[in-house]
Amino acid sequence: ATLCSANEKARRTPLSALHPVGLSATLCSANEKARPTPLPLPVHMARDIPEKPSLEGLEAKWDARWEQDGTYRFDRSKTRDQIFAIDTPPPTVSGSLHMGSVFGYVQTDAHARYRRMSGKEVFYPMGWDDNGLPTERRVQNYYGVRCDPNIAYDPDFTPPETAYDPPVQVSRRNFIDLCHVLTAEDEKVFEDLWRAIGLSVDWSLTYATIDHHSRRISQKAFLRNLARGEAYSAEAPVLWDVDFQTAVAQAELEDREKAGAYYKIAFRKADGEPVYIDTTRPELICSCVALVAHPDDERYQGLIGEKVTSPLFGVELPVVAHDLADPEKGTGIAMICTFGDTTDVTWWRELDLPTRAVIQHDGRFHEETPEWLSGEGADTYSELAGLFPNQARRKMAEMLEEAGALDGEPREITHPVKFYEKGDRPLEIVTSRQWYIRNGARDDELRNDLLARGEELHWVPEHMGVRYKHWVDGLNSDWLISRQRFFGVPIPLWYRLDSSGEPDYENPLAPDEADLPIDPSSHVPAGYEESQRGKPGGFVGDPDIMDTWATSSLTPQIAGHWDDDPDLWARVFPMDIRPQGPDIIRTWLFSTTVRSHFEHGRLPWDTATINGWILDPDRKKMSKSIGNVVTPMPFVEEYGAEAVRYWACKGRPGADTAIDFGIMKIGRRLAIKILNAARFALGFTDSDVDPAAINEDIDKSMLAGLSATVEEATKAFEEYDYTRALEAAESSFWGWTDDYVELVKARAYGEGAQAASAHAALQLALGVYLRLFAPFLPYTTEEVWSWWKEGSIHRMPWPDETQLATHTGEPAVLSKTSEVLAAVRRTKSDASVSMRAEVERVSVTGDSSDIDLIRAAEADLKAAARAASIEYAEGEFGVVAVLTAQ
RNA sequence: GGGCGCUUAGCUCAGUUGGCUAGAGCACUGCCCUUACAAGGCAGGGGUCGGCGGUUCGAGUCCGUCAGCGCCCACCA
Repeated sequence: ATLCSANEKARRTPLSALHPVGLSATLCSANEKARPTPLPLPVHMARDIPEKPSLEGLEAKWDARWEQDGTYRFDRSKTRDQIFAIDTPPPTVSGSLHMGSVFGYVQTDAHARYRRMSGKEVFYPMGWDDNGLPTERRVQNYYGVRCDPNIAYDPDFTPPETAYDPPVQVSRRNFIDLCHVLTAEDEKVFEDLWRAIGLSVDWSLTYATIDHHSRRISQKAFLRNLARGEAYSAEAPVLWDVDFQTAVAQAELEDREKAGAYYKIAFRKADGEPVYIDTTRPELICSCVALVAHPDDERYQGLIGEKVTSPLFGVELPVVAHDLADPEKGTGIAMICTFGDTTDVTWWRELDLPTRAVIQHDGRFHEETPEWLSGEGADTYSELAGLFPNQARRKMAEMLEEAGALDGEPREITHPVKFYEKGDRPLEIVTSRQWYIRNGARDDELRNDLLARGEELHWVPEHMGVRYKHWVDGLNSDWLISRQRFFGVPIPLWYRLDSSGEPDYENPLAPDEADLPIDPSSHVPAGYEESQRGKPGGFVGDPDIMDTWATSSLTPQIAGHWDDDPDLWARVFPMDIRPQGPDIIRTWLFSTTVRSHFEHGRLPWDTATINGWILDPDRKKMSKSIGNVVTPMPFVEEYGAEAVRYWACKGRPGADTAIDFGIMKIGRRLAIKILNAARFALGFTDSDVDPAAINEDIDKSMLAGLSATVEEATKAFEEYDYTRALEAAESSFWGWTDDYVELVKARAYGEGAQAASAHAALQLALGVYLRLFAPFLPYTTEEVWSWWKEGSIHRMPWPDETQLATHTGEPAVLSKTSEVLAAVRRTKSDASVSMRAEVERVSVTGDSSDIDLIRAAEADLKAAARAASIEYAEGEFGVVAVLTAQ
């Protein structure tokens, strides 16, 4: 009754308790004591095979050994056609570890291991993405500091032990130092996990997106984009996060459903007649520049071209017509503000309307009264000055109510509001100067070229390509790459200041490529002195940094050393695969395609392998906001790396997969089974047996089946379907242990040519199975290999079914004999007797070909069934076993 | 509003050009300490393939339609 009860409990433990402590209740501890000591094999055990093989400690042992031996070290003497290059996703190191951090990476690793065994030299680097806002935010929270660019550098600064509230203000340079300290720690945590789960990356190739080399490539690529006209700066309305106080790009937006309300507000015609509009943002009436209706809307046709006056502010406004005005929405006529939403931007641009901005970069309403307001309007505005939009909205609603300009009660609604994906408050739209890289949003020819690149790319699974197409089709603005932040790759430009101190943005000063990377805030453009910084007639550095994707879109160039190692670059580019998650097709995959298209005129890789989502055990998507993120290390420690890898590889390409402890347990069981089966197969001789000794029909039959398995697994891997490759090996292997091994066991314990045939067949098959499993279970297979062979299994050739061909025979001998054995087992099971129970007689009826197959394995069958005799008769296939009376 | 994916046993999932009686593992039930493995083995029960309609000699598979779930995109008035 106590069997596995501890295990059962662990399985039912709620997620919230799944911490190292919660899991540490030893699995199956009750069983530990009751287990009898294993009997030693009766034959010579000259090989170093443990009596009780175990998975414990294999990860640490082999990770150290692989590192020492350079097992996965990239051999750059190989040529492009001999190399398989992987554009590994650099994880955001400031992000938390979760099961997704192992899922996709293990799947890619399994494929990498297959390619390495099948003869390719695998270029498999790891990178760390430590740029950008996530790191900044993490540093702020971790150390309790805020960056203030106006503070001087303090060389003796040490971060506070605990985070203070309010935060400590530090200089930009001190802040960046802290970023480096923290990312180094974060990288270590990720590396420990990757090593624990056995990723076969070459750690000597590791890069970080903030390191010297990456900054150099990032700036070089940008300057080349600039020189070719693919990058440009413009003063324009941008989506703006008021907390981070930076512009954000279209790709970083997400909609969130927020509660809001429609306010029905009266504007007045010259004759005093009201014109009602519906708005969710009444606080922006002061920035209204026009009302807009659809040109075909009969209700408002007479109003087009007329003037109306805004309530409380008394501003006279034109009524204009535009197709985007939706007669079905609200009252059918809307106010255009600068800017309440992206439609406003479109109207403003296309209808050439004035700009009346009231929201500042910090999200508050300007303190000063705008120039277009006067008299009562100015008084009204003074009530809003300095407020945040949500505060201003409440104030405005009160004032409208009092003024009788509000028609009825506000109608509460829920509507989608645009947020920066990492932000906490709705985005505002402000006008500012930013850098962009063209992406086809405003250029049909480029858009079509990029769509064609998407068609060219081999997508796994295929339907993921649709997401790329939709994204490119739906682009409505160029790629905004500048960010008003501190930690990242600086935009490598300066601007001349004219005699009045105004920057000349149209003709930026660029550094020489040879001087990269540079920081324009501390380096000086050619022909200038530091003393001229900020002075009229002098220069000023661009204060911004680049978006994290502006650098990570260059991972092939960074990892392949595009700029400083043309020999390596020629060997690895274009790369073979880009493995990544589906959520970053619109960002990482697309931006990498754009950069490669511009710089190299081609795709950066042949194939994109897109993994699925990780769902929690209740099949909900894991996210930090729900609080169901599961960290992987406890699973690795408790179930073992092989178990976690097995689970990850059971998730099919692109398929969403739930965390499933049951599947991890099966993986662990498989690994243990392999150890034990290997112990049996290798236990008969202390030297290899020549495969030429294989002459028994059933041995040859087994090898024929194995050959088919190899073929199937290979085909699956070639189609990037690691799951099918695993399942092929797995189902074949269980059949092998359950039937073939049982059938030949007695013969194997004997002597002479017949025993030698079994020994040779067992060894040959084991060698094949180990290699079929090596991509999935690298530790177990390496362990067994080390009992037996020299060198790492992970550098051994992938099994080739044609090499088995000389030893194969009729596959049906084994399958038919197994059917008979199963029938005998059923008889024993029905009789509730041991499988060792003696059988007086087995009667087999079948057609002559069936009988011939079984006769070919009769001796093994009799031994395995413990049958005294086997009789045959012609007829429909059937088996009757008569148990010996006790 | 548009798009993509999913729906097969209690659970997690296979089922590749339509073809014998729909499979696996887990879970469940029974039996078995068997000289690789009791952290194991052997055997068994369990499904009208989300609903409806159509094509076909034949549909889990193809077509249409509806429903539910998940994800992505969309101009927030």
